[in-house]
Amino acid sequence: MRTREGNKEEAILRAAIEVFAKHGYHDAKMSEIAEVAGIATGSAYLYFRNKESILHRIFENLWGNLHRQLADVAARDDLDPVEQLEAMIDLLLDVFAGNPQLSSVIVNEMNRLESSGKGSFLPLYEKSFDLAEQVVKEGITQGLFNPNLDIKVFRYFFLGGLRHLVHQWAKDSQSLGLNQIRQGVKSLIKRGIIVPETRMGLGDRSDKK
Amino acid sequence: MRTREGNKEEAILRAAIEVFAKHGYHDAKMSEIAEVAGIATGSAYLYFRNKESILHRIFENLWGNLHRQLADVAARDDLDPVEQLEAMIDLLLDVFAGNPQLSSVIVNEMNRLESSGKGSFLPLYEKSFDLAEQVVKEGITQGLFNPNLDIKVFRYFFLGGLRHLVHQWAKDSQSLGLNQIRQGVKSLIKRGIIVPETRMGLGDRSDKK
Amino acid sequence: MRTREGNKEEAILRAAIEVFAKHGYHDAKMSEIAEVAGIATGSAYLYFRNKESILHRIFENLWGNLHRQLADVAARDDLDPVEQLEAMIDLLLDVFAGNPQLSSVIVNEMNRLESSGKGSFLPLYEKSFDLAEQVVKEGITQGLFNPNLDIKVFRYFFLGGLRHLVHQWAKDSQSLGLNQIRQGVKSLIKRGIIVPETRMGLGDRSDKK
Amino acid sequence: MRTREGNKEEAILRAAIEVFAKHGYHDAKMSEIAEVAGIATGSAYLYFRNKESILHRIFENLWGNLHRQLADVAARDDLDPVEQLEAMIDLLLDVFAGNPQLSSVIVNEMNRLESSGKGSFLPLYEKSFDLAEQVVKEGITQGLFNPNLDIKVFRYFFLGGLRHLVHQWAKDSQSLGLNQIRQGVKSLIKRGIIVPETRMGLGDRSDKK
DNA sequence: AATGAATGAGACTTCATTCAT
DNA sequence: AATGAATGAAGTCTCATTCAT
Repeated sequence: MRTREGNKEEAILRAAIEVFAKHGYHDAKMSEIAEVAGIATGSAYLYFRNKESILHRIFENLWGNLHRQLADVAARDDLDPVEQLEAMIDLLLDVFAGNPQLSSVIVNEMNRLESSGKGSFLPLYEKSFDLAEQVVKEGITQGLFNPNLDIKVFRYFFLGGLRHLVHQWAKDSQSLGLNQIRQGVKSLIKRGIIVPETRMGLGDRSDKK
Repeated sequence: MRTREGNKEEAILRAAIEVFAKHGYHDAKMSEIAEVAGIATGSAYLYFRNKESILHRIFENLWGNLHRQLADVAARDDLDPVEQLEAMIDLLLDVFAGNPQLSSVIVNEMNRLESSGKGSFLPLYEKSFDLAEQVVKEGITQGLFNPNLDIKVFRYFFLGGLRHLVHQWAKDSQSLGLNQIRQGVKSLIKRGIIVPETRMGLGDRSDKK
Repeated sequence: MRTREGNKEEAILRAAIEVFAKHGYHDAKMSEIAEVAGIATGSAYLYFRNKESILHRIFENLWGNLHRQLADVAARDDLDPVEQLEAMIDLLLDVFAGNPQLSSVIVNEMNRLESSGKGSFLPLYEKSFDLAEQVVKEGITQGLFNPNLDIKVFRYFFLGGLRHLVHQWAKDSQSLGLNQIRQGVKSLIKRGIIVPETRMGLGDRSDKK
Repeated sequence: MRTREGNKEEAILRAAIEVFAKHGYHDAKMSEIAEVAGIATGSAYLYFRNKESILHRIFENLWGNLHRQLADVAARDDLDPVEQLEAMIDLLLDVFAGNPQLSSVIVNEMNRLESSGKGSFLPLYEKSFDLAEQVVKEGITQGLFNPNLDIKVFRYFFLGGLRHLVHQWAKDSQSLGLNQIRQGVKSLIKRGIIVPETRMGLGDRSDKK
């Protein structure tokens, strides 16, 4: 028999990420994915039921890893909530840092997959952000985070902001570096953008509106 | 006044927003758009060159309006940068508030269009955020905003965060209200999430990294 | 608009019968059916959901007609059961006589459709033969038909026999004429094949087995 | 003795009959046949040139056996034509009785194979029915069978009728027993369905038409 | 001989766009 | 301008057959 030389499944996933990133999921052709993977078109179907399941697998792999690592961070006793949140930011950025094309695919197709409700990765995705939410809640309890923080708004704002930054970086990693993002985001989250002296007053005014 | 034609074009755009929001651009059928618009399939092509140009027109209309209004805010002498930024946030949220389906379309298709580089609205889009950037820069100059702020990171983080919040709101406006978003975002931007007392120390530590 | 010139649906059905007869349902290509019908391949799908539904429509049309006519015969008071049965045989043969290709399709695909259980024509098909069964039963009651007749066996034997004859005729109408079939079947049904004098004895012997 | 090879070939044929019966020839997959046969997909091609040749072999085996046995019956001096015909009917039914799935395959695919003209079994198939025809002719000569019998019509009617009965039995052997078929067919052939007293008159009338 | 992964031709079907009326 | 039937290009997926091991 012809044995599997190399890991075809892995090769298909790599190729799919490349092609999805280049054309977007809908305009990506199975024949091109197969070509990039170095196999015949039909062979892709030995490893994946159909085109959609390739996309799903990409997300499953990503969120499977990410959730595991985020859970590790959330479980660490040696870090306070602030440090845990920073570690989570680093984690997310590190994952994307290694693969700009993957970042593009994730960012571009996430919304549609989320809305479709399909994809076995969705529970892990939700749980990942639940973990972050827990950290924030714990931070509030410990008096480290702003007690008036709207956790829901923060969650979505934070996720969307990070995602868009990664997207920009994936498009042009020259003009926007990952470490720049890393520092900037941490600073934004912690301080906001207003200088300390001014902030209290402004905050009050804003709250009164 | 070309009332009839104007109305049809408007009807097609409205219908397209509805159908794009429901199925996504790729899975939206011209025949369904025409049906919703109350015209024959072929008639849509009297008003738009093709399917893609309908999408482009939607974006052009949105960013045309938005840019004009943002420019107005940027031009106001009676507001300081902090107030201008708040006004811009309100503006963005107000636009989306009136049309959740439009919000869905914008959020879901923006990335792809941006990456494709096509679309005459892109310059307006860029300029819109340049305006916001100017306000922030001015705020820094006036000593109102954090001088260490990474404007680029802030720009993308802020846009992405807002977008994702709107997206969530468009999906389920019950569990996440627009005013909640409005307050939450302003608070986040201004304060970050760390309580004042704690922040300085943490901020220092973080900055030293 | 481009109006329907001629009856495209009818043309497709005619073409499908021709192509199904030539290659069999499975090896018939939609592109060839469309070509024979004088339309573009995609146009066939304006009239039929898919390939299978074309086949179903052919059967529906046939059995719809046939059932209606058989019901008319069954309702006639001026004919005794023997004459009704003969009229039914004539009916079946007349339908096929006009269209050998239709006969081929019916004969070749009937079994598979029947087994699949799909096809809205199946109830009519069953009812058609119920009608014939009623005639036979009435014949027995009136003492015209052999009271020992196994109606179920007769029903399937008769149908299968007629079908196969039609099939042979469809393949080669030269060497086996429809009128020949007509007479032969009627004679077979009425007399069997054994000469009268001999029959009683043989029949007895057979019955005793 | 090539036991291993012989067994595999046999296993493939058995498996093919099972799978052909379940899905029909066209929808039967070589991989499923191989799986049922307990071999690898590719191994099937060591024993059969392709899928079609498996079907052909099934028919060759059947008609080879059948023809040999029918020839034996035809050669028996101790039976008169009536008895020979009955024996032939028993023979056909006995073959099918042992294997409903084989019956299904034969009944469903026979027409197509016959029409295609391919298959080395076709001569044997023809000869088998020539044998039956000879018996009938001999019966006529001896004055046992109806001299006006249209042999050709009888041949196809008889074959088709028997085939359809077997098909029904293969689908549902509960509601239609083989012995019921056996008796019913013999009775039909010999007597027809009209009662003796009535028949002469009706027959005359019919013949005059 | 046996394997079963790999191949790739080919068909169905969809739908943006065209065009005769 | 309006229609909507007609077009036909193109992509996904299947599966009989091959072939390297």
